[in-house]
Amino acid sequence: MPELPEVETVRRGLEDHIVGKRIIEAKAHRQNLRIPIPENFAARLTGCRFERLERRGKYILAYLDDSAVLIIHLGMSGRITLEGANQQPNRRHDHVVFRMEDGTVVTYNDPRRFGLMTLCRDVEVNKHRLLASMGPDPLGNEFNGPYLATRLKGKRTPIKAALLNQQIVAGLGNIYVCEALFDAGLSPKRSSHTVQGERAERLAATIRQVLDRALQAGGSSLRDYVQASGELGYFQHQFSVYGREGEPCPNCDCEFTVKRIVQSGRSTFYCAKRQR
DNA sequence: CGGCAAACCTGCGAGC
DNA sequence: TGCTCGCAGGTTTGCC
Repeated sequence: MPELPEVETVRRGLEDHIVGKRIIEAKAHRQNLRIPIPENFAARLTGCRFERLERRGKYILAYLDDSAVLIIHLGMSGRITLEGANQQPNRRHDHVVFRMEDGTVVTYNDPRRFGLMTLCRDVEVNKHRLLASMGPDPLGNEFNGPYLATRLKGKRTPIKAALLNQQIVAGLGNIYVCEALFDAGLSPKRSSHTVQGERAERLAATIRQVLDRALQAGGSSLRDYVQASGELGYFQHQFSVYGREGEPCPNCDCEFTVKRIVQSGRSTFYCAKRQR
């Protein structure tokens, strides 16, 4: 799925096409996503106008004009596309469809169903169980070297796992953690508590930088991800290590190649020479 | 609490 | 061609 750059790209694409518009028909073809779609979901949404779209970590929050918020997560394989977009041929996994007053059709498709859509009152968004304990956004002001150092202090878990923890920083996933650790020259196996001071400063700055670059490229398109418009992101061409097992390290002019290891069940790609 | 494996679910590519 | 296996961008749960 979509990590922060992909989710933000989708958010922006949707924003341009649905904010200020009313849903004239909502359909939920399936109830069992990661969490069940609420009772009367379609009825509650029909007639609502989208006021604004925000993002928290990997969640999209769509504020409606009846004081409700539509909370969306794309899981691993979720997409939201607009009618006319270059859609996947398989409509089998179109779980939720909105028809807007101007004819725009918004489709949520998710083969693996690790994603979700749910509703909550706008005044309760910050207390919602999915969002309450989320850490700061890596692109916001709260996230910086001192913050990161504080959160990593005393932690024995590998730095890779800490950065995947959405309670520490919200929005990173497997790809961008691998890329950021490469750029920062830090081993994914390094114990979190050793990332302090200048190292934490450098890592925070590097995370921000890699996400900014990915955002500029419209995110990364591997198997599933497309922008709302159906266009592909192209940051995948700029990966230094992710998915590049066995290839030469782009920064070591020696025989070192990118290694793949498994950490807590997930692939980690890194260069053992550059990253210490 | 910390750390890890497994579970959730479907699709796709590699290898036989 | 067709089967099986492994792997996939996330998150939660349950076990030691």
